[in-house]
Amino acid sequence: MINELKESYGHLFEDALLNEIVQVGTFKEIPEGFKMMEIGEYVRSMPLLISGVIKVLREDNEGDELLLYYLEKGETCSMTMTCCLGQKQSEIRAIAETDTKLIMVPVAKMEEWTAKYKSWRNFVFESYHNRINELLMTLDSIAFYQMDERLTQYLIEKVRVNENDIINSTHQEIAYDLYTSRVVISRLLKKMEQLGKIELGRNYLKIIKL
Amino acid sequence: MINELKESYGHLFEDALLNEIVQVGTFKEIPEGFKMMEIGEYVRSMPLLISGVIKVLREDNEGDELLLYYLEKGETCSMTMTCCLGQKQSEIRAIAETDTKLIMVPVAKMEEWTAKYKSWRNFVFESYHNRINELLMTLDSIAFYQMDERLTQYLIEKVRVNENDIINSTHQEIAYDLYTSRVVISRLLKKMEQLGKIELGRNYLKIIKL
DNA sequence: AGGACTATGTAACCAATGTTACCACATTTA
DNA sequence: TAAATGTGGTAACATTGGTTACATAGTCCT
Repeated sequence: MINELKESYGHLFEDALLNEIVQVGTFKEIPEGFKMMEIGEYVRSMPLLISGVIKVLREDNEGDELLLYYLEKGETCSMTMTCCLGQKQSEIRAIAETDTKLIMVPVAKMEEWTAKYKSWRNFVFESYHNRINELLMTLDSIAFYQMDERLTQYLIEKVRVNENDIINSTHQEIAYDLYTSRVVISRLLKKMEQLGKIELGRNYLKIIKL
Repeated sequence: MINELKESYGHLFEDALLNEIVQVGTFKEIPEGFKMMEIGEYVRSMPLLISGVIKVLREDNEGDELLLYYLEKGETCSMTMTCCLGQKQSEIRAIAETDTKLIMVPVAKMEEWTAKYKSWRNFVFESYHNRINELLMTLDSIAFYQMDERLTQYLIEKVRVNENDIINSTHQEIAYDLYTSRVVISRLLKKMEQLGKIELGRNYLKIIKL
């Protein structure tokens, strides 16, 4: 665990903090598709991502979802932090997008480290900043862009986080993430295929040039 | 200044911190409509709101705006915090919705207080939590609701922060905040008037029952 | 009063996208 | 193998909301 921790967080945290994390943290491996947090749940520990990608979703009244952003290596769930400290319920759902390795740190330590380690404070503030910026970008894309551009942005981001030009999703799954219907996505994807931007197949699509 | 500070923050901060704030902070009064922060600017101090309301806006590529949320008494701009600490540019615009009183605190102190005062840490985390939740609610309303519901929510919120059932805005101004056109707003307001929910006049509208 | 400007009302039209329906084909299951 | 299920293609249609255009009326200025 110590090696994996150092690889992802060694440049962020001083040795004393790294050691504390190793002592109190729990290493976990999470399979793709595993639901790591549910809306309304209380959370008692905070994840530090070592590898893999977690997708964070928001839900409407009918239970339909909207993708907010992805969490990656070296990041943490800012929402968790305040949920833990303030004893509040989660506002979002988190699902492992890929197989994921992470270290769970008990809440109690967070408050202590914030007082004790400058590097931890920087990490926490940086996390909040990044998360807020991701939320703003998601908001931009919904408020300011039309579905074709949102879809393109989505595909680019998906390729980036999965490090793979082939996306193994059905049109229905993409539609869920973008909070629209399968028919709309099929329509737009077909248009993109005709423009030579992607290649379509059953249960996959390949990015050619976006 | 000490009295006004205590009234808004006395229940949040211990006396030692309140005294420090008085020593290093600058009291400011801002008139309605004053632009307090612009996108792309760097910020060197952080506002603690004593009274009044600040509206926070996001902008698209063409310069059109979208209202994100209002900041009120006892709150602060979370974005400012990380912008200050990380030397980053502002992602948002902030404009005084009403006449506003606030205390500006130099950046350097923030880092110090985060280590030193538990109440300051709580305040900072609480602020982030609130701001993220406001962003999520804004995102919900754009992603999940249609314009008529967004307008109703907007009017309710506007009445709440201004503590006044009469809203002195033109249809055009409302349209800007909701990132739509004047015609659309006029159309919807007229419908609401016909349903007896509001009363319309030139440069104002009165909420009857939403 | 007359003219300029601003705010609002409204119709007609258009574009984006959501909805419904149905078909073809692939995959899985009985 | 037959049936059921999952996936994608496509047409037709409905709805929301954005756009253009123009009329009416209040306000301000001279």
